[in-house]
Amino acid sequence: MQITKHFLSVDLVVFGLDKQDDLRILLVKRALQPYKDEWALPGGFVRDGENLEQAARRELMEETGVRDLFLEQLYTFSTLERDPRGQVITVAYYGLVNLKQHPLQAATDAADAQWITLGAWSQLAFDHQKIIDVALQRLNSKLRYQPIGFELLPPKFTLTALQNLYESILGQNLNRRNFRSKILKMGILIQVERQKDVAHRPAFLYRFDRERYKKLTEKGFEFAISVPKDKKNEA
Amino acid sequence: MQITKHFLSVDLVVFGLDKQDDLRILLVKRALQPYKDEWALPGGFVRDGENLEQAARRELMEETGVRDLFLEQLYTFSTLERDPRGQVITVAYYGLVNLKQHPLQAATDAADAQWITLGAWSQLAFDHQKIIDVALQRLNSKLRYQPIGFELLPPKFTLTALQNLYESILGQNLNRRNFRSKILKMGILIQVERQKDVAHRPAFLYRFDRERYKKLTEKGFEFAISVPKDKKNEA
DNA sequence: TCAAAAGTGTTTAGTTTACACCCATGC
DNA sequence: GCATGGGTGTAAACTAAACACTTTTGA
Repeated sequence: MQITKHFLSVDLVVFGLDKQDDLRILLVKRALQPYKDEWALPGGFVRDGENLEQAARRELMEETGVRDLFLEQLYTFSTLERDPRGQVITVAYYGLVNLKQHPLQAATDAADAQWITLGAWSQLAFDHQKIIDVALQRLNSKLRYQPIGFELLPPKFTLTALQNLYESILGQNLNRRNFRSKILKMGILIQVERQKDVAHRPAFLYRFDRERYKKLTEKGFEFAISVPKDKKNEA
Repeated sequence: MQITKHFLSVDLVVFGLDKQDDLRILLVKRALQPYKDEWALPGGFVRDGENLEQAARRELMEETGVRDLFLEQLYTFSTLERDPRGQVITVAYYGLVNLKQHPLQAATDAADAQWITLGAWSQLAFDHQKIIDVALQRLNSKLRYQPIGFELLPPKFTLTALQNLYESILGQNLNRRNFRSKILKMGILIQVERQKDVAHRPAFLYRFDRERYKKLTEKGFEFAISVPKDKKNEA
């Protein structure tokens, strides 16, 4: 039997939070056919001699300038018709960055790279909308059971910023006092200093204590943010 | 730039429970080089014109005779050295079956297919041990948050069988009364009839009510089996 | 009548939820 | 002094955990 080879690409769904704590996704405008001039996820073909994660990081760097970020494999999409050029199997990754600390610089491959607010696009190339849907679902459920939200924040952050992040992504309001006491009781945050120059009582800044978290998980600790059951449809 | 194509395979980690409620994995003895005569996961190269899940089901059928099973994508492995023949990227799937209802019939590709108890092998071909490790982790966490355990049982089962399954896979004993009341309170099991011809008080048989579960999840219900925190190391 | 597994109720501890007021700062 | 967001305690409701004895059947 003849063993056939396949076109293999990677695509990246990179999330960031803007100043209004709205979720944005890093998109690029395609410079080439097919789907020329349409918005698409950063990504491209896997080269010989690199593994998938290397390919993903390389493509992201080339097309947007974003590097050194939290990145995890999402899912591998193989629908036959997903690319008009023929069967292209794509391994999707999702990434999380602190938007301010990852400046964009669109390069050769893509004409333009931008952080675009969720839903603020009309149509995307290929099946990229589908990929984003899967990534959003994954982000949603991961956020509740693993401390990955911190990846979207600067190293030092206020509890309010953290709560806003959760509310924005989970799509529902959380009670302030409950959220604060729950997350503080976990013992994975370190209070570092106070805010300065804000026109209200300055908040404490915290940083996520990765080491402590690792130790706690070894002892059976499980990170979890519970969301009230009834109000799944609130803002 | 030259776009290169890649070798793409699928591999399957199919779980079943034996009569002692021990977890087994479906392995095949390789008929061809490399790793000839060693145990390996069922799997093989993806063909033109089929998607990944089709390839997975086809290979499983060809090599073991097992078909019509619960199957989900696990992870895509791309380590450069994972195949001595050169870079082969493999998309792993994991499956769950009721062992008795899925008879084996090894065919052309694999010399032999067998259900082998966890850890009862010494060495596996390629990086298949690694793939199994990832599948086990996934099974563990999925079992707690999604009602996939039923896939390992016959359509009608006793609560004790269900509990044994959980204890076996989670690696820890659960309190019988708490387990029963919790799972019954969910309202996703239908009592159907009683056991017969057993040398003890006959138990009720139940079946999993998929429709009801679907409806409940739409209303915000979340399946969860909690495990006592302290005793993570019990049998 | 014995062995073997099925079945069941209640109390306690812990967690989650809901709720309202005062505090510190810049302008 | 006012607007803005920061910070806190407690009671009620719910859920999880721990626990031992009786029932039903076949052999």
